[in-house]
Formats: sequence, C-alpha cells, structure tokens
Amino acid sequence: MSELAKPTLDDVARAAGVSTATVSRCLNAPDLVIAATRERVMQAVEALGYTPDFGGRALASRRTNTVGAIIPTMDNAIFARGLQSFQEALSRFGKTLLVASSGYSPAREREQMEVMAGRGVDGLLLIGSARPEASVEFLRRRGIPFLGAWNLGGEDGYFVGFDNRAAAAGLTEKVLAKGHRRLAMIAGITEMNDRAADRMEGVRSAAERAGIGADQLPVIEAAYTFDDGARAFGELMARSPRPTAVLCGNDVLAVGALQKARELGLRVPGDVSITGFDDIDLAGVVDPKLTTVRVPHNRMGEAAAEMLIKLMSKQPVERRIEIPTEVVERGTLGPPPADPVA
Amino acid sequence: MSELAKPTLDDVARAAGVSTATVSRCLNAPDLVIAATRERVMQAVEALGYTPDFGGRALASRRTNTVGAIIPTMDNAIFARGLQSFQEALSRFGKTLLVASSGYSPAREREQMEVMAGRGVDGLLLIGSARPEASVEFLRRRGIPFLGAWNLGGEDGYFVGFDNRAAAAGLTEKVLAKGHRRLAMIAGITEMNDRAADRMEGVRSAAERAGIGADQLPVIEAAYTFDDGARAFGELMARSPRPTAVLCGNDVLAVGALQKARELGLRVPGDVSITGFDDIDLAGVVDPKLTTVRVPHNRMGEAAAEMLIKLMSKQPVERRIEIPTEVVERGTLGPPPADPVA
DNA sequence: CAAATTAATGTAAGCGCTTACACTGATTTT
DNA sequence: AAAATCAGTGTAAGCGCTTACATTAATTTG
Repeated sequence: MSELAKPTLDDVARAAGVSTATVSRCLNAPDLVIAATRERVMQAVEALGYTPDFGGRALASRRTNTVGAIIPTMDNAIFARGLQSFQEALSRFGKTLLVASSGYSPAREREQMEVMAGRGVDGLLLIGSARPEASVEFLRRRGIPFLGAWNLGGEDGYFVGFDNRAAAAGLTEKVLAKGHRRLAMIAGITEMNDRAADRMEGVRSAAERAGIGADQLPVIEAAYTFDDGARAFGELMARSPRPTAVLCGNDVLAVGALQKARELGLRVPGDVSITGFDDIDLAGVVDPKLTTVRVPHNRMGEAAAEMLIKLMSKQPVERRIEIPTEVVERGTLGPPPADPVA
Repeated sequence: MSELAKPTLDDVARAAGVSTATVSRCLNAPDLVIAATRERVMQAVEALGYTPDFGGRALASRRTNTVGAIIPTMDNAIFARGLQSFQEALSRFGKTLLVASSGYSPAREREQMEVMAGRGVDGLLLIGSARPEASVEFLRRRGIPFLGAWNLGGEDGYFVGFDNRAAAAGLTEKVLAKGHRRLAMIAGITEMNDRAADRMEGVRSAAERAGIGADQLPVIEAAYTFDDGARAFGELMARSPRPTAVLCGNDVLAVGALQKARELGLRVPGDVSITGFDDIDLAGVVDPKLTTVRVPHNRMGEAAAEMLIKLMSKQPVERRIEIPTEVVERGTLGPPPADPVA
C-alpha cells in the first residue's frame, strides 16, 4: 500500500555493487556483461522491483520503442480489427502502441501527427494516402518513418493494403456476369477517403468496360451508418428505370440498403441484388447473407507492423505489400428479375 | 525533404533572444510571461517548427500526460466503442492514449501493467475487477491511479460501469413476465470475467426469486463467437424438457443462437425466445431484431476519462459511477408456446 | 523618497538513462 | 617476453526539459 519511491538505475547499481553503466548493459546488451555480474544485477533489479524509466531512456537513447497509429476511429470494425492485429504484432517486438483518432479529418490528423512527433514515436501508421502534402512533408522533415495502410497509395511512400479498385471491379464483373445492366452504387464519402474513392472507381471502370457509361450508373455517396445506406437505397429505388443491382461501398451501407429493401417490400435478390464490401461479421448474419468482398484486416495489421518495424530499423523493405481480397458470394446477389421495373 | 535536426528549446531560446526558462514558461504557464515576450517566443517556435521533446519533458516534470488502457481486445465492438470515446475525451484534456491488450489473460494483463508503468503513464484504465491481488498491489506501490471500467467492482477501488447483475436480472424478469418458466442461459466464459459472471448471477437470482432453482436452469458457457453460441443453443434445444427462452450473455452469442434456431426450423419467438446483451449494431440487424440490454459504452468511455483525470489530479471523486442500462424489447422475445415440447 | 513588494526574466541544477571513452587485467600474437 | 588485443567494467558527459532560486527593474508603500 505504501507508495515507494520508484527505484532508479542508481539504486540498483548500488545494491549490486556495480556501476550504473553495467546495470544499463545488463538490461540492454546482456552479452557484454559476464554471467556472474549479470546475475547479481538481475537479483537487485528483482529485489527492488526496478523498471526502467521511460523518459530517461528516451532522452538518452533517442529511441522510444513506441509506434503511433492515427486512424479515423476505432469504432468501426474494420479499423478495430486491423489495429488489434497491429498492436499484437508490435507487442511481440517489444513496441508499444500510441493511438489517436482523426475522425476522418485531415486537419485533425495533422494535429495528431504533431502530438505523435512530440512523443517521439519511432514510426507511424496512417490510413490510406489521401492527405495534404504538408502533412507528409512534416513527417519527412522529422525523419519519422511512416506507412499508409488499408490501401495502396500513389507514387511514393510505403503501403500495405488492398487494391480496393481492383476488388471493386472484380465484384462488379460478377454482378455483370449475372446479367445485370442497370447498376447503381451507394458509395462511402469519397472526399479525402481513398478507399471509398477507389471502390467507386473500380465499379465505374468495370461498368465502363461493359459499355455502361457513368451517366447510366447513378452513384450516391452516403456516410457510414445503416440509416444513410437505407436512405440512399430508397432514393435509388425511386428512380426510373429502377436499378436491378446496387453495389455498396461497404457492408454497413449494404445492410442499411437490405433493411430498406425489406421495408419497401422488395425481395433480395429476386427484385434487386445488393452487394457489400469488407465482409465484417454483420455480412454473415443478415438474411439473406451478404455477397461482399472479404478484406482480411488482421493479416493487414500484422503485415503493417512488420513493415513498419523494418522501416524503423532501416532494413530493406518492399514499397508496397498487397493483401489479396476475395469476392464472397452469398445470398444477396442473383440474376436480375425477368421483368425489371422500368 | 531534408531531415532537419529537431529543434530544441535552446534553439528557440536563442532565436527569440530569451532564456530557455522563458520559452518553457511560454509553453507551460503563459501567464508568467509578458505578452510581448511571449509573442516573440511563439514566433520563434512557429518559425523553427518546434515541438517539445517528450522524453525531456517527462524526465524533468515527472509527468507524461499519457494514460494507458489495457483491454482484452479491440476486436470486440463493446471495447472498441468504449475505448474510442475514452480516447476522444482524453484528447480533449491533452492526454494521449497508450493501448495494450491482454487477450483476457490476467498474466498478460500484468505484463502490460509493467510496460505501462515503465512508460510512466499518469493513469490506467482496466477492465472489470477480476484480477490477482498482486496486480492491484503493483499499481498501488507504483502510485499509479487506476480505474476499473465496464462494470462495478467490489469493496475498494474506483469504478465506472454497469450493474451487469441488476441489468441481467431486469431482463430475466421481463422474460418471466411473458410467462416463461423453462429458462436456459448461454453465458460468456465467466472465469476471470466478472461481466460474464455478473450477468449469469443476475439471471440466476431473478429466476430463483421466481421459484426456479439453479438445477432447473441449464447454463452453458460459450466463447465469444457466433459458432459457440450456435453450438450451445443446439445443446440446449436437445434437452428435455426443451427451454422456451434462452438468455444469452451477449449479443454475439444470441445471434449465433438465432441462426441455429433457424437452422433447426424453430420459429423465434414462436417456438423459443432468445435475448441478448449489449445492444451492438448486430442486434438491430438480425431478423427478428434482438431483444437485448442497451449498454451505452460511449457514455461509459467518457465518464471513465473524466474520472481518471480527476483521480490523476487528486480531485475528489466518487468511488463508483453507474451508467444506467435499459432493456430494449424487440422481436425475439414473446410468450412461450402454448404447447411447449416436453 | 527610501524601503518593501511585485513582476519578469535569467541561471543553473538536476530528472534517469545511455554510451563514448578510459582503464584494468587476462589472453593471444609475434 | 614484450607487444598487441580483448573482455569486462567504470567514469562521466550529456540527452531536452522544468523549476527552485537569484537577479533585475518596475511599482507600491509608509
């Protein structure tokens, strides 16, 4: 219960009858110390319940063993899952994770970067590549290695993620293959969100290749909630001619759409097909189960950790690691109705 | 692009023509510095792109403005949501969040405590109160203020959370009020998880009060997956007499149960009622929608941040803050069938 | 108006640690 | 056997910051 003064290196050194340098070496490079001494030191460490002070260590060694992550929000299964794996992997390397959230705002992301930089993070995990050049420049100036995750970025920088565009195109092709010609899309908000933008691009390009121009492919952008998905779906269904397949930018929107369909008395996939993206838990639980794209966020989190650690220790690294995705065909995609509503 | 040497307090002081002390004061206690000087200093800060070094600051001030959280996993909506709110609230107070996960293991939690202590966190968020006394003692010795969240603990310590036991009892009473007498429960794993244990206790005690003894209330503990919920539900349905209502320790288990019910050709709630706990997104999406207990994790996260900050600054604090929960009646609870299966 | 008080800033001593360098004694090389 | 090398340890100089105390100038007080 008594609040002991925290023991310092000095205390340990005195207790073990050695210099502080030797204690430090025992902790950081045990091979440099002869076994007998080391043992004596370790006993003192144990006895005093010594744990090194982070501040002192950071100051002296210019390293923090801390990695930062700035994500839009943890309250979104895809980030939570990826982050969890990332953290576990880091932990295995003895690194600690500092978390901040940007709420999808580049300005807030920048602020958090400064916080992280001030904290002396050895490396930084960011989401995607859509950010002001000034933010990137800031990190470069500071010499902080960083990584864009969740998608594959542009010309330079390091990335580990998914080819959202190709995946969306692949899914669209499956939809087209079922015979659908009247497609529509409920996209996530694409501004400053390259995942959402890429997915939209993917759908558009595949449609284009099938001779369906952008003018024939209504797209509504919707925020990340069931309600927004439902609302957008309602709008699309009010159009004439009515789309026979609605591709959604993520599973949450798709589930919202699905609920709205039920509400409108439309059968899925009898009257209209719906697809999602991400394959979060939800996707397998709704009825019918969602046809979607599986995006293995946990594998990505791990790969990101490995990559960042290499980057931090100046080991050679591939510039981008693509984590493969996979279309999961379940119940919400079928052929278009024989007599679509004009 | 060039990797500039990070500017130090000294650089700023020189640029502004003042002492380092004055610069430090500008940053930490601006009132102590006359406006003109302050302005000059701030300009220098701006011009050099100075950000204070965390290590130096921590070392000199014996404070880190860092708060740790050790949670079982972020990959669980209830923790992710709470943690997100916690982090946002902390951020408003200028604190940064260090995250570690225990994977539900007390040993691993203890390890992470030591990591956090080494990092000099000013305070620590833990989950629940089920942990070895030695772990608690460790934090006390170190003088690290800490908080149990997500449920209300025992004799001493600070808590912000839910009365899981009372909430479970309340839900059980609603089930009983529908006329059910043959209850069963699929609980979460209760070992070292007081939330799961409390929920089980709540159900048991309410049943007891209604004259249903523990021997008449089959309970299966299941891990946190759909499959485990489904499996447990299958086992319960094979019993004779068959339960008419299955109370689940969380929504994930309940959804698993629901799926299994469909698979078995049982109507919900016609043949059997099912209830969940937590009211995560899932609950409103399945068909029929889940009757469950709403547990406002975001409010809890915020309350936890406020409480911990008070604790850290030695302000007076209530020992426990209870966040109210609420039964949400939706589609999966109905009266028992007229002719239950013996 | 001298003395006392106050306001603004400077001086300098660490905070706990790492690490370059120095030192010692033992081992290897020539 | 002297010289060179090396392993094991100690000495001590910071790392960048905060803050107690000292100093100076401005203001108030008796």
